[in-house]
Amino acid sequence: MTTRPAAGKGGSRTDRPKQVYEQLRELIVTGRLAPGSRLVETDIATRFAVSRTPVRGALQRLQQEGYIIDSPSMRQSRPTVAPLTGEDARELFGIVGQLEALAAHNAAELPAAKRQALARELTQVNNDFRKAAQTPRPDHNRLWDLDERFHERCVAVAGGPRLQLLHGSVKPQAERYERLYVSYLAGEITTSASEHEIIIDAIAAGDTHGAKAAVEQNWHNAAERLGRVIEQVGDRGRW
Amino acid sequence: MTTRPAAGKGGSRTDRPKQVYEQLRELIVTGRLAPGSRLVETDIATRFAVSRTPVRGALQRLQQEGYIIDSPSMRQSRPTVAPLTGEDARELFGIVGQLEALAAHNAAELPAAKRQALARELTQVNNDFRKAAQTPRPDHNRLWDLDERFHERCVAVAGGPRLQLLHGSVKPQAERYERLYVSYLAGEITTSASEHEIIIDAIAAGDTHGAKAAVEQNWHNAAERLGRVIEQVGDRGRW
DNA sequence: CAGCGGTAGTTTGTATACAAATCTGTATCT
DNA sequence: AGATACAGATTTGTATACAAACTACCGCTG
Repeated sequence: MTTRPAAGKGGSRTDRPKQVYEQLRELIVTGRLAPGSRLVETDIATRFAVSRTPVRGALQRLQQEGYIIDSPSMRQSRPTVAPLTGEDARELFGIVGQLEALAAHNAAELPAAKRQALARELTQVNNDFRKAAQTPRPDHNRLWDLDERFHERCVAVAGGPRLQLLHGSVKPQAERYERLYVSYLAGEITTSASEHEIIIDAIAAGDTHGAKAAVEQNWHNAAERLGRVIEQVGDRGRW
Repeated sequence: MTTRPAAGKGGSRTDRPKQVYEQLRELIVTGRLAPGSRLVETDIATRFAVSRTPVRGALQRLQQEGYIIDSPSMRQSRPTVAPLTGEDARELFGIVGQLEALAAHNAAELPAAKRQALARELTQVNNDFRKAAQTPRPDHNRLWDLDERFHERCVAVAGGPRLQLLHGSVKPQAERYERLYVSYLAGEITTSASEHEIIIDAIAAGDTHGAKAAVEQNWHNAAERLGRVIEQVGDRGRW
């Protein structure tokens, strides 16, 4: 059969590789596809009711973005879900920090009107963030979502096409670790919120170097806190 | 025919997508595939004597890395070679600068013995660089190669797997612009060499912040110089 | 019982056939 | 003459068939 198998609902007919990619990424990020798992093209193709061709595209993208790695085999690639380690977390957070620091730098260079608008927007998100953290039993998904939005706004407003593309590729990988972060470090969320305020002030004041440094510091601190937790809990998928 | 068409020489049988990728990238970087050109899967497949399958993999990678972009069409992707613009150059150099700055920061954190070894290595490369620049008619390829090696060493020594992967993806794109740089700005090469020395000294001294700042400055200056040249010469592939 | 070779099964790599979508050029109608 | 609709050609998206390579298991031999 060469007809479209997954044409059940409306939007299904376009960008099937993208859909497969997004669903697989979701499975990996949420941990339902455990670190170390093998990914077999035919299995995935069957599971999503498509052929191997779009699956191959999705896997290639996931691999290039670092979600899956090649298990050591002679020539053929044997893709497996990448492990979670403290060291990797520190490195990844450092990279994301550098990229977002560049965005913050640019944000502080914007004309004053736009800067102020961005600052107001960020303040509101951050206030919600702080409030959500102080409720008795915080909703982890909501916390993650608010933190995500805070960081994403700077890049969206002040980043060029390349920075947005790259950030869009790298940042989601941090989500695997950030989910641990909000779970185990709920108590330190208010620290993050305070660091965010420093960033906002620097952007509002047009202090490019201050904004850049504050973002770097924010990610550096997060990496340290998270690295310690992961090494306590033990790496996942490392054997 | 389902036999291997390109099995002429020894290493040809593995990683055909990689070979196609590398050859196409070479064509783009050297400008023999002009910005704005359309890339047609079947043409490329014929030209390299492979089927569309490995070609598709290569194109997907090139697209994700930013060498080719989708021309605005409704659903189907119409890949074209990405244009060269001054704005893009500035953004790209800023990103590469951030990544290499992170590597330099880490390099300055290394144990003293390794730091010194790296510094010595860099000094030698940089001296060759300076010397090559001062000859009456400098060899552009050699200049580019030496500059490349200087920057690459830091990342190789002090970067983790992720940073190396990302740098390996992003850096080669700058080559399209760097080739313009050494062509039009041969006179300012000695400035670059001096900036390199500042970086080396900071790494040797273990000055993490100094090393980071020096690398950022080096790329920022290069971006400015190059941006001006490109805007003089005119963007390529923008219409 | 340990080591070794071979064979069957699994999985990826490649090629190709077919379908859907877009683009181009022409002919016709107003 | 200009605009539009239709037909053919191009080109990408998808599915599938086949071949090579790696894995694992089993029986054999020393």
